[in-house]
Amino acid sequence: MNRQSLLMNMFQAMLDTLGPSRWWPGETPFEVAIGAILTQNASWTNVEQAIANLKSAGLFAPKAMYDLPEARLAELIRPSGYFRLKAGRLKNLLGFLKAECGFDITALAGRDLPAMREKFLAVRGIGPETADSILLYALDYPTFVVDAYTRRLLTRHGLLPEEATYDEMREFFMDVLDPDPRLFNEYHALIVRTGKSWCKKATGRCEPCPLARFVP
DNA sequence: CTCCGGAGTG
DNA sequence: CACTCGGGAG
Repeated sequence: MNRQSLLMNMFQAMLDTLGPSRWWPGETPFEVAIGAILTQNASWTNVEQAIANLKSAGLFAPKAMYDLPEARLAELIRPSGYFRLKAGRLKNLLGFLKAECGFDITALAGRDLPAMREKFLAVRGIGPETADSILLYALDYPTFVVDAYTRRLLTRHGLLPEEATYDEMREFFMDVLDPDPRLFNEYHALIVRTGKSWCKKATGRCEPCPLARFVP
């Protein structure tokens, strides 16, 4: 079985078991981008609380957040963890948006993917996963998001070695899958949901896992 | 490899 | 109590 068939079969197996994910539904691209920073090594429930704080303070808007003192911003996003660090990273992202598109992130959609990816990666605090998350989930670019669960999936199934880099894992999918943002969106979401339920960090519960039959 | 950190889980 | 989370920088 070739790699494309294998990856599509795994996708279908997860979809059959879990159903569609509807990640980041009904949210604005701006909210997705902010969430992508806040969720770095943090659980999503904490991120929701941080965003709720910003909204209830009437400050959840690009310029308002950009003008906010960093210490005040940090207090509002405290529930997301690493709050001082992430306040600075949010400021970096907002400064980038101001310079690049006058705070209108939707203006960044539909451009050259590799060039736009490099621009986001040049922002301090935006690494490959955060960049790809914003490009895919906020701006609808066909880029594949690799995270800790994706790494576990690929290495535990013997598809790539432990030493594989982020970009190697990303290309493992992108080299053979249709560059469809809807597919990449759902695929990553399903990997995360499968990882949370079965592919735990210490030891996976492979028995009931929808991917159990895809053994090396 | 270490630091950054609150919140939920068991 | 220990462990983990929709990572990234120095």
